[in-house]
Amino acid sequence: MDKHLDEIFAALADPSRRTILIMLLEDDMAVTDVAEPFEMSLAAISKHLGILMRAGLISQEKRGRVKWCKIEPDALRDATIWMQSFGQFEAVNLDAFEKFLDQELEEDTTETS
Amino acid sequence: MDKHLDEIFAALADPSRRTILIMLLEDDMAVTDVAEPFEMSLAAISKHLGILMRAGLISQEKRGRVKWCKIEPDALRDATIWMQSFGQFEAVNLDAFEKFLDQELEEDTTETS
DNA sequence: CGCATATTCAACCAAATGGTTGACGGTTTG
DNA sequence: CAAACCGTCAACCATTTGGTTGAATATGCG
Repeated sequence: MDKHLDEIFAALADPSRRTILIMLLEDDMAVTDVAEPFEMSLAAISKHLGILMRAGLISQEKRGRVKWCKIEPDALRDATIWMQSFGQFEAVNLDAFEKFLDQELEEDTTETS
Repeated sequence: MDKHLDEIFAALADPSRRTILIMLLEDDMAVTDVAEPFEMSLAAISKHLGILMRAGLISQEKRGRVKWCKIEPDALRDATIWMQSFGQFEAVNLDAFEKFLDQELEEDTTETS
């Protein structure tokens, strides 16, 4: 569950991948069309899409010889919640966040990344 | 401004660093104390703190021989906004987001990471 | 002053990342 | 069938990342 956060944040850390997500917000796209505006090889884009896939940020469906890429906005929920918690902590939402916090600390402090 | 997002998301992609942020939510801490629960060298933690610093997620202030680490929750705002935009897009908030979107596309598509 | 404490620096290492190219396997079309 | 197209795979490469250790630099304390 936290491995998942690793993958999501890592996926978002690359500007090309964020751009791809923004492009996909407008409409589903084929891999080749995603690659078109970028100055990099199709294979590179294919890799980026794989990373976005594994992070759950997009899904891919092959129809004929074309593979369609579709954004999965729900995948951002975990990460958004994690991040918002910081802002909310300064406000009032302590109770729910305390639980979240304890749980996180328990899970993570022992992992050495 | 988008380089900044790179750094923030990259900083958040490491579980040790997320744990450090969570720890700092409770209180400001000295570097040594941050390092204590982790099974890794002080130098490693020092590096992690440097990364969190450069991402703007924490600040550090040296008092005496102790360097105090303080969380900077505001730094998450940009990233939170970026992420929330995806969720909100599915809802109604199109107008403001369209602008954000166009601007992002213009800036990013030409950068090759 | 001399020693302990707090933190960083430098050099090093293994593994991961982001890119390339060329070959390959499906699918569609002429 | 053959040619073109879509996308991935494999091998390779340079750079970055996350860690180590040992020395160096402040600072505080008896």
